[in-house]
Amino acid sequence: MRRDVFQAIADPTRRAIIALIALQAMTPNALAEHFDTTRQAVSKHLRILTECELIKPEQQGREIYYTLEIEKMKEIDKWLEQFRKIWESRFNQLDNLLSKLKNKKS
Amino acid sequence: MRRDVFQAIADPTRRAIIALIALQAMTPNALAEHFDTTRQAVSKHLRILTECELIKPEQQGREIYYTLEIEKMKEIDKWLEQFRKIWESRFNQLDNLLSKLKNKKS
DNA sequence: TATATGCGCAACTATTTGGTTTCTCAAAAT
DNA sequence: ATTTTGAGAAACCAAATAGTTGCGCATATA
Repeated sequence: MRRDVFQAIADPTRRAIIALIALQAMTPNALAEHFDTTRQAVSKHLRILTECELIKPEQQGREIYYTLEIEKMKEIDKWLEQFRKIWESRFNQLDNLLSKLKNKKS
Repeated sequence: MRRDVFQAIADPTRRAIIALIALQAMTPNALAEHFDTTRQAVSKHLRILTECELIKPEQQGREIYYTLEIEKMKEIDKWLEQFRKIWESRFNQLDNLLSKLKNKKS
């Protein structure tokens, strides 16, 4: 069973869960209220997110609060790095072009 | 059929294809040589990537060169933005803490 | 003109996925 | 002590996915 960050964020519900938990730790029931599904479905998503260590369960009495492991999110950022280099260099090229046009005019 | 950028990058082969194409436009056959699958399998991935507009086909005789639509990659970056804010603020908190410790010493 | 090549498309298969329902267990509330 | 509540686990199902093989259609090459 593949289980990595990219696979985890592929599902829109899971992305929404991550966004909610980023603001504050939440229980499965509290999360489920935000979606049009059952708690069990949310629970399954939480299991997947936990397995790839994007979130962490914290037992508190009979409730379980899930918190975001923000460090793990950086893995996505790290992968994007190689492309960021490209779009930044393209921006610079455009920038250079604009300067040249400007110089021509003046 | 769900078809968005996040779903597209969920597959490791597709991520590899994107990385290869980012360096230079490539044909399906050229790409397939890099993987342990058939051209048809790669072709299917290319279709998915094309559908969500991450890549663009450019016919050249009987060959089709696929180029990366780098702009689309920014969508992922945009989504990460909300979390970047969080990890940057946490970094600042750590930064502040370190300054305080430093001040205490001196 | 005949053949080879590059490629997308369709049909089929096995596996994975997202969801549901049902069950059990432990912690709170009555 | 009994009932309610929060939550994970298991069994099941429909849909989606990743891959395969076989096909047809162009564009090159002989």
